[in-house]
Amino acid sequence: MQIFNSLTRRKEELTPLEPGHFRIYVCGPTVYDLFHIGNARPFIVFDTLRRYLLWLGYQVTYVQNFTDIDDKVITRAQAEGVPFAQLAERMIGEYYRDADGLNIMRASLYPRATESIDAIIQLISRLLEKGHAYEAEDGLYFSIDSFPAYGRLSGHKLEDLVAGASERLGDTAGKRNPLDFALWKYKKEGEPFWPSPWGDGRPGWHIECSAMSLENLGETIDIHAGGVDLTFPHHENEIAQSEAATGKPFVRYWMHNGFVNIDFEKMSKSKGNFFTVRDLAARYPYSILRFFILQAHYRMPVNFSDELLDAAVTSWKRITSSVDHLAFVAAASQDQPAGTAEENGLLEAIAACRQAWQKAMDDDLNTADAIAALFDLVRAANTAASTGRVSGQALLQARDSLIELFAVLGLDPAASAEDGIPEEITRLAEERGRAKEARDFAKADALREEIQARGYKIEDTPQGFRILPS
RNA sequence: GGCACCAUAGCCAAGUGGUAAGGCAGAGGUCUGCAAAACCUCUAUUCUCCGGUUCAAAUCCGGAUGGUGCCUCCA
Repeated sequence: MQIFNSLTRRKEELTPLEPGHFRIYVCGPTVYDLFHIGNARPFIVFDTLRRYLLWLGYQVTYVQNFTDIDDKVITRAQAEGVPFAQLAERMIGEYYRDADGLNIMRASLYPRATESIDAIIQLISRLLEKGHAYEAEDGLYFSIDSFPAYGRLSGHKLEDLVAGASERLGDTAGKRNPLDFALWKYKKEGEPFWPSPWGDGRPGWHIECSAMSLENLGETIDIHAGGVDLTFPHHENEIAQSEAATGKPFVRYWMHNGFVNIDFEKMSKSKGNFFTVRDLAARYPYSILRFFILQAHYRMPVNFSDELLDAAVTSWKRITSSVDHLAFVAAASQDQPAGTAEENGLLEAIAACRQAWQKAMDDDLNTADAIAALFDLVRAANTAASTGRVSGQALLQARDSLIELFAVLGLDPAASAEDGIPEEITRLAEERGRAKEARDFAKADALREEIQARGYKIEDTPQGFRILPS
């Protein structure tokens, strides 16, 4: 499988350091609020990567942190008048609710910053010993001048960054370089703090992720992923801290997803142009949100609007109704002979789909192309089903492939299967069927309307009528 | 100002050297008592523009234009 590595800006063959086992770290949410669809993109995309690697037969250790102590958490907790830990705990619960809805697999481990203080302190100590960190007025800082490779990931030249930073930030008391970033912030009045060898305080944002990755996955991991906006400074800083401390490569493949835009502008909390997944889920099924995200390649920016989501609904329905219909026709086609030309055509289409699907997934997780391959199979299967010359077994084979391959994308096209049709509706439908047999179309249509009024619809097929939720 | 990324049909979106996938929307047709669903056909001689390389360019190179992002918390 090829993956675009942000570090080298090239597609590279993806191989694990330890044969058969990938170690992945994904930057998780800062738990001060519900997450929005833009935040959801990396969760969905890298969950899909994980599912694909599992499907390929790899073992995957997948770590996603919760940043549960941070300026935003503190500010929000103060505004709500609750302890920060209480807010964080609540938001972690809310995270799980939406993430589960989006069918994002639970991580192998969810380390929290506040539970990783020891590891953070140890890491800072190592940096101090090696001369990469120093004390300033308000805390401990990382000295970027002590790490010559600084800027490599983001492609920034140090002097450009420094020039920009000096203008904006001016000189911070005791900082050696305006770009030096905080490792440990000394406590301020009214803020939570933890004891450390250097005084009470709390960790900086960047050191958290380094410490949690090193502690839980080891000094060199395979994949570290997140949104493109984390490239600088967050990931750049993580590399500097981690590699300065260990002397080893921190991450082998860096992956960054593109933004979700509104009117071609980045969706973000600070711009206020965001939709939380929670709000969207009230209007669209979670599966539609996931399907929508996966219809675009993960590195491309994607625009977001109700119109596009509506189109995704229609699009997805084409898949689910096909999967649904195939089961129905297959049940009615048990005694069809196998080996017809139509059947062989379908079997070939299944093989072609699986091949095209995997080729797309192998090419830097091209889910858009992978979905296109699945649509091709939908058409072939629908056509095959309508000929009446294909065995139920072959139809189910097509259906199983659709279900299997969509499952790797975290989607279940069989989820909307017809179950729980009320007896009353079935009775009405049967009555309509008899009226239709008797060519009493007025009565048949009246009954169909009544069924529709109750939220179901009737489809007549060569194999008989079907009742579906409308 | 510095550094990146993007530009493909009415809309969304794949495609990185061999003659434009897929979805939505639209038109016509088949099937149906009528519907619905499904299927078939049609809908970009062309990929923002201008040069260049090549037998061959949406794809590579140079330039222009437009848009976005990062450089400050941000997925």
